[in-house]
Amino acid sequence: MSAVDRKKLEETTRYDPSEVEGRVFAEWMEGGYFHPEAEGSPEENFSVAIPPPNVTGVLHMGHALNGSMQDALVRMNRMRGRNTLWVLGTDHAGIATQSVVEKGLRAEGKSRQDLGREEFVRRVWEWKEEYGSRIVEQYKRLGASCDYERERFTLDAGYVKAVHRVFKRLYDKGYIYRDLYIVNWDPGSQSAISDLEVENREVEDTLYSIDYPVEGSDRVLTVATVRPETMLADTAVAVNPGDERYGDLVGQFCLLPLVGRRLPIIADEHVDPEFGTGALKITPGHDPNDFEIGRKHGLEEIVVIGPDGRLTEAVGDFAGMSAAEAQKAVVAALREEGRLRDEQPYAHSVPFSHRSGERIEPLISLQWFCRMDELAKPAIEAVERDEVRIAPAQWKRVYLDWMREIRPWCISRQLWWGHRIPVWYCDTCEETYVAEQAPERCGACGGELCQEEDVLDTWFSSALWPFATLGWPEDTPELRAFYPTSFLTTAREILFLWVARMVMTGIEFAGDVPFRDVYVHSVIQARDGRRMSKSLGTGIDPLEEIDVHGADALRFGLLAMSSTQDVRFSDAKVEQGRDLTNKLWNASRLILLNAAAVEPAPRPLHVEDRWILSRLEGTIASVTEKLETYDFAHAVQEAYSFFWRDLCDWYLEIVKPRLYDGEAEVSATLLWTLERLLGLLHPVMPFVSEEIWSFHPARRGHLVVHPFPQADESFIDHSAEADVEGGIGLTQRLRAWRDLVDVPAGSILSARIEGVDPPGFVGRLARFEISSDGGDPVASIGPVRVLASDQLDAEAVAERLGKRREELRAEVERGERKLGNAGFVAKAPAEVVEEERGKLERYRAELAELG
RNA sequence: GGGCGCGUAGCUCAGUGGGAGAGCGCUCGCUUCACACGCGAGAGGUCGCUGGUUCGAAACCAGCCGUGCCCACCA
Repeated sequence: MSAVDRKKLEETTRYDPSEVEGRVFAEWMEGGYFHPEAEGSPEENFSVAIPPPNVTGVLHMGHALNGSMQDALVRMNRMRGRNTLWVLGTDHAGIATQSVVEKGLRAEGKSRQDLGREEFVRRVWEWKEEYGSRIVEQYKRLGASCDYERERFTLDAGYVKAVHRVFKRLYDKGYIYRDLYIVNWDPGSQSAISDLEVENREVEDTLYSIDYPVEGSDRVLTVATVRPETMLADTAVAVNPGDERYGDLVGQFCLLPLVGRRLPIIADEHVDPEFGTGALKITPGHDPNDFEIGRKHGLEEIVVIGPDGRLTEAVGDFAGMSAAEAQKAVVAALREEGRLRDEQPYAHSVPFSHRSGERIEPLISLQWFCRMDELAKPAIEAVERDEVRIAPAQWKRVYLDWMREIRPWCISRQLWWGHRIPVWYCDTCEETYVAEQAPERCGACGGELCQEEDVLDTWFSSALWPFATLGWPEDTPELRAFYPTSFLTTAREILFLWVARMVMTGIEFAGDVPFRDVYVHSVIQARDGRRMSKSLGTGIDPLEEIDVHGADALRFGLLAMSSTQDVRFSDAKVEQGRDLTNKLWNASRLILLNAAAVEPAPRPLHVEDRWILSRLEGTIASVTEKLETYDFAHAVQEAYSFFWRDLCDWYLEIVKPRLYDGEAEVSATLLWTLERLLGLLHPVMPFVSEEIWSFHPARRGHLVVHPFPQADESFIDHSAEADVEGGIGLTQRLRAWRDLVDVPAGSILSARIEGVDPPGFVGRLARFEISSDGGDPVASIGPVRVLASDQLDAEAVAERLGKRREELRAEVERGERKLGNAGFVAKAPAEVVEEERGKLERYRAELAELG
């Protein structure tokens, strides 16, 4: 070790991540370790496509958790020598990005319409160039070992090509079509959105009952609605076909109040006779159910609410009002006409836009759709046959249930930012062109062509992520080397939105599933159990955690928190990680500063050496297995406990005298153990492990590409483990005894051993001078006979002895009761009964010894 | 309405058939030459409730209570 390094180690008694992390990351980047050549086959390589964060995004706790998991597995596989690629990139995020830029424009007093489409899109690109790499930089802070040289964007040139190819092929197959259909209209973003972008919220509304007079009779049909303003677009009233109250009315007509339109009275199974009066007003233009019923019965589709959420010219007096204003006006008018029979408070769930938060306005409009049933079939089979494995297991069923019920996907959005749909219409004739490249002129009439105004749903392009990022549709070396990717970790909220669609497009276009394994991780909630969200102000900023405690601490904490069930964010776990980095640093200082100049090697001289080597290999095997099965929480807990308890609390304390003596064997063993431990921890705590490694005498290159330790079972030594664990247990009993009889902490007591010799460290660690002196012992703890001394208070010792007797009597009684149970002895497994007998014997022996 | 979870120490969570665990917090004692982000020793739990299965249940089954999430077109 250089003098400079030694000085640094000697002086730095506290690990400071802020001093280390930036420097170490720069070394990794400089080494090019994250940038693999496109060689080898997907089977032998290891690759992961990051769930692309929104280009407008800032790193949140979900990214941090997901990133920590992916990086752990990516780093482990890279260390194993596999050609490893972690693809990084961002999503253009249509609505989110457009909104950000529009907000900026509004501050200048402008709208996107003022700029025009071309200029507006140019402005968004400008914004992207300036701010779009923010989240990428934040992934670096986390330590994510992505290939930053292959960064992709869902709107970059190659990606556009992939999107156009997919659109064209789906269109040619007849899956993509244009239709006048009822959609979820989001007045906030002024666009249609898909079913998956709608969230239902519980809302307090008023349920109005309105009388519709039956034509040519004095009967009325009373219908109930929470949206009276939509009555203006009613085109029928429906009753259940089995409803005897109305059987005679089916085929007759009602008169729509306020408007006077004749509404056919129809029969439809959908109507629940139990609800209200059993009569349902039908508004195909503004209600998805009514729309279906309307199409079934060939009803007229009237639209009275426009895309701006205001009543249209079609409704005279109410035109121009917002839906809410129209509701008041319609109710007032109905009341005046005496048609309003009842109003009741009514709680029900109502669709809201997940994007803008505004209440969805269902309305009929001309949109592009994609039929999903044919695409879903192979994607269902792939999961059924475990060609894509979904874990934990319950999500497999959730995926399959949803896929089997899949409905057409509305893929067009009335936005400017996104993949503009590659469809051209002829100005002069009726011709429509779908193409990957813009056609020059109309082939039929030679007329000018204009492109479809709408853009594609952002998820349409995200669905191609695993192969489009590797260069598809070109046959690239990257695609050949890294597709399919190895696994995907994701939050369950995008299982349908993203994961399922990637499986479908992967099979259809890239000829194979996009990944072999999907791990659905838990959600980290806010400290109070609410959702972490920006709007609620409940978010916890991972970057702040990194600033304060370091990236390793956050990574450790998040992995330790993670679980199959949702958990609350735990500051304590991050602090535990922080303490761990510091402890690692200090234990390493102890080892490195005192090591004799030797090569790391297992050189067991004593039972404790065999014990620590056995524990080390056992830990490596177990932690590795847990990482491979996505059991991150137990993996990190186990590594933690091996290091803290076994290595620091016991082994280092046991061997300190040998280490200070300059014993070569113990130095070799410690350097060996440290090397393997750093390798094991590196996937979870890359910075601190790399930094410590830089001081290790065996270092030849960076830890990031150092071989990952592979468990060597030949070191497993059950007898050494049993002996040392026995010694540890005895040491703890002796210490506890000392504490209970109130001897000063630093004092050395005298004792002699009777019976089986415990491991040699017991006396020193428990502060007992072991001799062969005779004399009457004042107390017996296992084989240790404590000898009388001035420092011992006879009364306290006697009291302690009495307590121990009580404990033992209770134990003996418990054992006797259990073994006296004929059923237990007869039916329990033999080894369980044997164990019980052994324990009872030991307790009886100790009790007899105490008298 | 359907589906999936969860209820274990003061807090956050492990534990899925053989004597209740971790981290934090708390109490007591330690300026022990790696670390006070430390060391040693403790206290603290009718494992939501009721019934059942079993020699044995925190764990398996049923019901109930509480709580969270996802899906769903009852106005």
